[in-house]
Amino acid sequence: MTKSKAEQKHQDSKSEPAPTPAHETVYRQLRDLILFGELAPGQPVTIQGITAKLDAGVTPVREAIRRLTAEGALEFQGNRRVCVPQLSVENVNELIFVRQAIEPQLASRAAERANEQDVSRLIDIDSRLDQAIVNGDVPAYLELNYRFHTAIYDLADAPILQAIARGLWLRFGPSLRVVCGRLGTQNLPDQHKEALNAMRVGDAATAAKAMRDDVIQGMEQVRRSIAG
Amino acid sequence: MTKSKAEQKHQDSKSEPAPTPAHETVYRQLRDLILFGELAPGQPVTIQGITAKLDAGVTPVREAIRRLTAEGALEFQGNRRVCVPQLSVENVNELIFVRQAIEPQLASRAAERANEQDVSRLIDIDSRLDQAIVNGDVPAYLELNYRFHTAIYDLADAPILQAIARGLWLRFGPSLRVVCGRLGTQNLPDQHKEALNAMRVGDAATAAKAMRDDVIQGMEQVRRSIAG
DNA sequence: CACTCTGAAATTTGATCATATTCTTGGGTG
DNA sequence: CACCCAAGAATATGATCAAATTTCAGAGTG
Repeated sequence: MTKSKAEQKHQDSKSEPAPTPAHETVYRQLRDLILFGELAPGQPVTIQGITAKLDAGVTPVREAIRRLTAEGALEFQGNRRVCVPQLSVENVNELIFVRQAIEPQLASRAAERANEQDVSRLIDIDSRLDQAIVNGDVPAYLELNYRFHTAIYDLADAPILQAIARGLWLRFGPSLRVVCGRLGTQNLPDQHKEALNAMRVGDAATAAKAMRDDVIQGMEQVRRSIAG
Repeated sequence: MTKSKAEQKHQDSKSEPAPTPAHETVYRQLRDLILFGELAPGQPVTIQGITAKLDAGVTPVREAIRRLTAEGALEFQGNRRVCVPQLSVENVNELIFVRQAIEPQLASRAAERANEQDVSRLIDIDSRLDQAIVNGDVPAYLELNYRFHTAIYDLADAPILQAIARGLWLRFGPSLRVVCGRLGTQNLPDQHKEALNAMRVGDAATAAKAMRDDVIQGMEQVRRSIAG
């Protein structure tokens, strides 16, 4: 309590409520652009293009691109250019393997730790997700599906597993968007209800199985789309 | 063939054969410092300290630190400082879970793809590894063990699995070094021989099992060291 | 005469550095 | 003990240099 004096003084004298560094905000904006935005697989990403689009300096953009490249969301295009990666069928198989290994574990741990309020929040996200499917609102579907899964990661209390799972999402996010853009939100079944029921009663094994089915179901959609 | 005239002229006039960017070399040096060098868990990493140690500019160092932070090799220490993470027992349990899920798969794929020459190279690394153990040469052991595993990753032809496995190594590398620095190279059994025999005959399942045992054995060492 | 292919200038983009600004921290003072 | 101030460290900007792609003109060919 007492150590916040300095902050308060600064905020009083300068009224700056923005302690978040520029490279962090640029990173989030660029990440969301990759996950939900207009950056499609194969599309080149230039520093100057991003500085213009996000109205940011060169350095923060460079650092955000480095970070996303390290996470697999972008890839080096041979000679110092970067672009959004295009997944091969083999890549999708790898992603399926890792996701079905990791996400059930995250769901299991989340089921053991979630209280009623946590589950209510998940149900709220899921109901809005269903609404987006009914409305055919692809962008809302993509974001809410992402938020549903990452909310479970948050509950699992497993920072390393969470970091890996979020990294995977950055890899298949653009392709998932392409799939939904092509097929719409129809034929997008999920196992969210089963997972939520299991989590409400703390049934970790069933939650894990539901998550596994959900992951495989969703990734199969991506694989089919890429295969032809 | 003909379009390389411009390159040739440039190389003639300036004779610069260094196409590797500075941030890339700094990244590798800093990564090796984390994996094999003097950067221990909990140790703070400052930009200016690295620029002085590696005789590099500020910008390349910044980018290397960003990249390593994204990979989990470094972590933000609250207010814009970074340090080498200190693993908790829970962290180690997560690492064990992911490694035992992923590395057997990499070994299995490597066993299916490796030819005689590939296996010879692995045997060469492993024999030098044994030599380092006999000699009690901890730095050589650490580097050769790393090279043994990453050489298998290379053979697996699975870029995403490989990226994740290498990222995990960056997380437990410093702690592994602490363990070996405390216990020496005695009592460091591994399953490398079993894995190599299986790979020579293309027995993917046995290679996977050997790798799984090897990973669990090594990580248990780390867990015990941290727990007590 | 149209077409293509070559080769080099021009533009675009990335990499690096020097510098200014802002923030954190540790020590000194009322 | 609280407050303030100075030193040090990180962030961010803009300029400068290097590299690569693109464009375009002209010669050679069918």
